[in-house]
Amino acid sequence: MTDDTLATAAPRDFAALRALIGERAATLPRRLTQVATYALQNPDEIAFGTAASIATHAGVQPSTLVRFSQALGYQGFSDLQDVFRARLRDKVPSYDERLRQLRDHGLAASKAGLLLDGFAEAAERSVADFRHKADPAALERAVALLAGAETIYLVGFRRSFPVTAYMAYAMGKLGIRHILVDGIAGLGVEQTSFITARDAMLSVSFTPYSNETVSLTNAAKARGAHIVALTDSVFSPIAPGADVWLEVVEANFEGFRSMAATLALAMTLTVAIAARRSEGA
Amino acid sequence: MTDDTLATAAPRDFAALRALIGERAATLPRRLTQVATYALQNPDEIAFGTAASIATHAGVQPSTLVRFSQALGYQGFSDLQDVFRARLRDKVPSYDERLRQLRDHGLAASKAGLLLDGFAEAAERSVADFRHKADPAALERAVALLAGAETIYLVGFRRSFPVTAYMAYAMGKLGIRHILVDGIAGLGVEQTSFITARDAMLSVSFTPYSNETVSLTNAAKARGAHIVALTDSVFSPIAPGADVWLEVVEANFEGFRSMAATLALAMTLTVAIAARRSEGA
DNA sequence: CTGTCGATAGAACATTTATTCCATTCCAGA
DNA sequence: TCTGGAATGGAATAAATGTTCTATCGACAG
Repeated sequence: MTDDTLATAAPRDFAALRALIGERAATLPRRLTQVATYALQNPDEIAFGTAASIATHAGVQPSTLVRFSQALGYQGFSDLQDVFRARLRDKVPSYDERLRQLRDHGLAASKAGLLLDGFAEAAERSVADFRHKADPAALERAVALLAGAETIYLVGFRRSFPVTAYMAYAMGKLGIRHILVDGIAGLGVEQTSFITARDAMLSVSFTPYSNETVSLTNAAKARGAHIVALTDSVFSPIAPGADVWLEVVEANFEGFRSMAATLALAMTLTVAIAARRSEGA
Repeated sequence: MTDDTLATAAPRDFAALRALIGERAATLPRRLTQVATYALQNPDEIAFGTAASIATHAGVQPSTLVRFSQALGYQGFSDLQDVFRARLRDKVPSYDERLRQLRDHGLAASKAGLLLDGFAEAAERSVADFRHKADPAALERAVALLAGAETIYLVGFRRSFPVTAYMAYAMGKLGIRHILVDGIAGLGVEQTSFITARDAMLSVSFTPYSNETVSLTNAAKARGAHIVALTDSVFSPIAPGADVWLEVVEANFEGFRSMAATLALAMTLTVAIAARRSEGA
């Protein structure tokens, strides 16, 4: 309370830290200014390096880094480093962290608003990440394969069902023949039993992988149908057997994964199939 | 030279490592498979954590991490960790650099890539907009109302069905009593016929508003149930009669509206209801 | 010129770290 | 059921890390 450095809470997010360094840099001692400059110019080095290695590169002593961190209100160098690391993480700050951050800044906000903010951020990150991690070649192959199918079987249960449900709706509007395998009344097997080699199946599955999706996919493959898998890791049981597999990794907030990237991909596939077919015709 | 693990040079880039883990995972011992799965699902943890902390989270011994690394041809855990870190170094969070990387990756080269880019941008815009325009007070009221309900009826057809389907899934996991009105076999009316004044209905509807949603909502209101409407404009026929109504305007691309913001809101509502109920208990 | 106070360097320290090693467990094949 | 070899858990270890402490340096006022 009586100490300036303690009264000013150290920022926990990178943007605020950068602003703080910027405004304090001028008033800091020589060596600390040197550290400040280096930190802003090589944030990755701060995130990954050790105090010793960073000190060497910045031309100062390790102890200077500690003093720099403390001058900004952090407990030590490691504490400051956490902020630089958080910047590179996929992880969306948890509800608790947001709450704490809000208290520090003295902003009053509703609890639901905090949750919304978290989910919104998870969605934005998911989409942004997917945007440049996506493999255009695989996407193109998936579209070609599905566009060539007579009937497209859409399979996805639990968390994945909204995705296939949406595609079924959109395909209906676009005149793409499809069957939404909804497993209603336990009839998943019956719904797919007439699939042929001229058809294709789009299987959507994320951890924990639903057994039913796996078995339906394998059965379809055994009947000669082509398989496009939409999943979240190489370990997905539907990935290895698929003709094409597309990876989507969603960010999560409070343990709930976003669906934004998956749905953007679903829309892309659907519209791309329609576009390709109309070209051919 | 004579040793298999040494003959196979360990990959130095993340993509190759991921592929290697994927193909080797099946033949690896149990604990090593466990590490493999964890590593691919939590790459950030591997990048930043210490052997001890990662081991704890993955449920194995630190030594297992070293063994895992060596099994893949690395010298030790630190060696493997470098690859995970390199992945984050390449990743650029700044928006300008993201934009540049997009061009470099040539995602826009393929047709499907072009579509994906459009849908991704629509999703990002929707979420960002909604984040700023959302009304926390209305959100809070909606949560209070739904949390107080005995059973929550989820109504949404056509484009809105994926939203209610997702909420039904999430509510199931969170132990929130609900009924997903799916209108299957035309039984929408029957599904909602037992709704009482102690229950609430969440109606999701966007232009063009489905008649069925409107009539089900009105019927529920007539029976004394509380209504929360999730819709896209004041002109929505379900908005005026609702106790609370939440507005979500999605951006669209090629005439297809994003669902990212709506889903983020759906997740928020669901989790907020669960949170509020656990507080009360 | 001198005394004072903050800044700095660098050594010393206590942790924490990744790794190694060995005893135990598990499992397949005889 | 027994046996051999791999897989595993967990303690031991040596290296490294971040932090603290103290002597020294440098600037500046008196």
